[in-house]
Amino acid sequence: MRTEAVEDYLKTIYLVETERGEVTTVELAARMEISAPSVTGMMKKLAELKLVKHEPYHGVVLTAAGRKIALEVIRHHRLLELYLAEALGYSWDKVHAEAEKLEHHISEEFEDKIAALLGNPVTDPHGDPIPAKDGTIPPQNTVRLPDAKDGESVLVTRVTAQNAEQLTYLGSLGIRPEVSITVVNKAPFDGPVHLRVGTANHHVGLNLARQIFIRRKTKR
Amino acid sequence: MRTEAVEDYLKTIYLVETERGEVTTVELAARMEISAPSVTGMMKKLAELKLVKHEPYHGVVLTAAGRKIALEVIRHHRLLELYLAEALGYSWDKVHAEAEKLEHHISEEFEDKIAALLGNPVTDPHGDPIPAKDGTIPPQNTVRLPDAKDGESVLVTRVTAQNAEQLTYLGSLGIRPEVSITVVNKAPFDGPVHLRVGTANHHVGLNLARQIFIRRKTKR
DNA sequence: TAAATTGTTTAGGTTAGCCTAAATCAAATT
DNA sequence: AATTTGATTTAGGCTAACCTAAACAATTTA
Repeated sequence: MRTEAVEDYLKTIYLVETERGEVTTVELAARMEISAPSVTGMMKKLAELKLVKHEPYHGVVLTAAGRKIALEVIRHHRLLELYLAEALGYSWDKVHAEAEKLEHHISEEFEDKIAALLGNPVTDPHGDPIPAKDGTIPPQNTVRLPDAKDGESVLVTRVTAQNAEQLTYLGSLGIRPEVSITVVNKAPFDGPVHLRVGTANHHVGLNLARQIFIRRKTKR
Repeated sequence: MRTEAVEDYLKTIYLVETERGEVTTVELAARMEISAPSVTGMMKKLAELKLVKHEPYHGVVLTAAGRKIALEVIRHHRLLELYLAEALGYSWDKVHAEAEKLEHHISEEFEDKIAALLGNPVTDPHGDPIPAKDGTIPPQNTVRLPDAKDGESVLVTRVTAQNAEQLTYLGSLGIRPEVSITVVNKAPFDGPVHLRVGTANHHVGLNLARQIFIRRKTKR
């Protein structure tokens, strides 16, 4: 049965799989704020439904069927985020929470209509890629801000900060996808990144800076 | 706890209360497609939550708290119906099903944003009144089509047909709120109503005609 | 390599919301 | 007034999704 809980598990498994490579019980439990035994229980259920392969004590892997559902849910989520921002004027720190609830309840017609209205977009307000209906995913940009060279001028492409407070903060600094910034330098010993946004100077801690993805400017 | 089931029961109780005056177990069971014993069980729960008064064997009545929740859900539902029609181009026979799912999951911010975008509307695509945030309801129009005089020209204000097929049919005849029609005559012995929409003539069965509400044209 | 630590699963329990079958109540009929 | 009928409730059960406490497995540390 494709319940809301099942969809949430599959979505999270997919995200952990692509971020971390392997999906453990505790990692799922931590992200979903559910006890580890509950996760084990659901893993058995998902395995019975042939949505994951579960090797007891050695994590879990999505099947093709499981990945398909995960991508559908993520597509819903990210389309909704963009729609809320574009059509209803939501700020980017509020779209996640609202999309999180709605993603399980919109019909395919709703999905298609907002996708068309948005011009079949490929990224959401955070720069996260929106899976296409056929399950393909737009090519990703994988350079993190701390990997830029000192003095380099770059384009922000994606901000993977999860919670609203971090997003509010970065937004207040003017840091969001499509914005140009200059990396002045990186302080040693895992120190903060000094960067310039327009004429303003900011010093961003390494943990936060790692969640900012950038593209090197093409020479002209 | 304000669960989805609780919201659905309160909404239905409110609708039955205003339509029928009294709310019985079987009526709720029939409308919600749930067994009568399940309804009894939920009535006890709602009574404990002080959302209804339950007189065993003699039906149920909403408390002020219960009515408040019911009106909030109905406001969500009808705002969503109008939003889907206006902003996303849904046809009026499809808005109900989609709104039925979403009504439980939108935030107050979402509600306020679509209400503002629609200009704080007072009726949905079927002409059903949208409760205001303070729980007040726009004045209702209570003249049913079969109550019009032969030869009278009237304005359709509301269509309370429930299912998509009936709405599709009426839509295909051009009968929907804001449309002018002329009642040619009513066949005797509970016969159909003969009416004219533009230049077209249609004969609508009494049951369906009773679900069409009209306003007499103001003289000029 | 034994012990300790960490991760995972098993065992047993709870709540919400549904079900069917059986019992009971209230109203209508004879 | 007794009986029948229909509405309602009680009794007992089920599933999904969670929980805590305890047992067990795997990995790390001494």
